[in-house]
Amino acid sequence: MPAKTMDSLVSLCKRRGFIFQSSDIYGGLQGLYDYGPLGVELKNNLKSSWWRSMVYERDDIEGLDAAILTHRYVLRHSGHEATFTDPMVDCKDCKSRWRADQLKKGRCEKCGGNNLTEPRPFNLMFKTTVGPVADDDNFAYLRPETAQGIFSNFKNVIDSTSRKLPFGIAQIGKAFRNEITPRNFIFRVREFEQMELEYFVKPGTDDEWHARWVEQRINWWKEQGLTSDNLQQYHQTKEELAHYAKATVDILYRFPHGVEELEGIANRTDYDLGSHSKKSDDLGLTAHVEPNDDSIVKLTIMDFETQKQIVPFVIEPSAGVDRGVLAVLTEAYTEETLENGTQRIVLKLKPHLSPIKVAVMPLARNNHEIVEKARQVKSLLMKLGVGRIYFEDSGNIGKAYRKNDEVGTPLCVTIDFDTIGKGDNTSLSDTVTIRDRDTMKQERIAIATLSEYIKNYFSE
RNA sequence: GCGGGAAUAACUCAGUGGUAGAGUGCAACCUUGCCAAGGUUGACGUCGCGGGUUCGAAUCCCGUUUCCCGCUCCA
Repeated sequence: MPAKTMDSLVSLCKRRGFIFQSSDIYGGLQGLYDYGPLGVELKNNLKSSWWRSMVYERDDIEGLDAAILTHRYVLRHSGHEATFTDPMVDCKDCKSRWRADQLKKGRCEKCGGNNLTEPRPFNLMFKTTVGPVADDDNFAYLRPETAQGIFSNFKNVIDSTSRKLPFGIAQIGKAFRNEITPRNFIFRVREFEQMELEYFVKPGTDDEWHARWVEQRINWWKEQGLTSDNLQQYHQTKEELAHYAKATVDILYRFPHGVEELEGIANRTDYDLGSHSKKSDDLGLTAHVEPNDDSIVKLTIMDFETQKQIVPFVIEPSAGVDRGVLAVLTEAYTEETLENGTQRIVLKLKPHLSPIKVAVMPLARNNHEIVEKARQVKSLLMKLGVGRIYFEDSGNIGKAYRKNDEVGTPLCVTIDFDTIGKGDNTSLSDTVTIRDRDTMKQERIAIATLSEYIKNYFSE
């Protein structure tokens, strides 16, 4: 049972150190959030799971990390300078604001009046000054999507890796959009992170690859713990398509605030590489692109069957990292009533996503021998490299379990009197209990086999 | 940006003009102790911020910031 309300998630995230309002001590800054000690672990885990599935577990994809600050020509020829500037008009009568292109007959949709201001551009791209002097000419944009860094490096990557079609370039990084209305916690924000793949294919095979990537991406989200009940596919209509796309399938998730987009998989055709190429008239493009007198290269690749340079089509699975974190948290958040009537909150995260992998806790924290043994076990597990191992000696054992349930720690290892040979059963010396987060069941195993147990558990 | 609601301790909230509260959490210690256990002690708030009214403002008024809900958007 996923989280019912956004408030319960926001509260947990703040309380346990996942996510904070940015610039909090000065009243906050709209649409910006910071990831705390546990949030950064969760987010990193999600990103590395994506990177592993894209770059490490395939033979046809290379990685990239391009700069955030972007030459204005890149975003001019990508079409963003034109399309990311929505003309807005204000109604002077009822003080509502509208997109100029969406108003019918030049009248206010709300009050019907025609006392409107002139359309004014509202730029969704952030600009900043490059170099010491600020004037109208020496600015750069903060990229509104990571994709353009891939297109502008297309030639560099094929020249340095000798790639042939089909192949992809994967990138994870920050992007910035000056959203009119940031809303719904980390769902729509002004600074966000994307995980984007640009997969280059031969024209004519694009529809097939598009369908294949939709399926693969849905499967990946399921591996992150999202259930099919909460996932949906949506095929965008012609009117909804972005300026670069021939077809787009959205993967939607049932967030606490509603069913909304988690990832978009677009067929961008030969639009982007064509747009960034000089003399694009010669390239036989299917997409309509504007002439480009600024670019110094043709972004083409050799087709060895025909021995011709061609512009490949691009399939783009583009996922929001922050939205992914929100979806995973929503799915994992569970409130349970236990047999004894008490309640607990459990984050049923997949183990590979959990911020803390194992909590090691002394049963009695005022017993030096037990505490010392627990520290040794903690050091032992730390060396496995499975992630964060937490030494948990706050409060009593019940509280420690509940606290770790709430942050999604899959395993708790407890050192007790039997471990140090001072319990009722001396044959249990050098054994510990391992407690499972979801079932709360415990198992007693020897410290000698503990490393192997933990390693196997997290390698699944 | 518009309309509606909200902001008090880390969290959830009470307090409607007269000396800032509760529960939970947190910290220290005790308890032969395994699922928010019991006990003792302790820390934490110029009541989002800035003005105004008043003898006196968490409380009333104005402005502002942020969050939530609708319009809008799309990673």
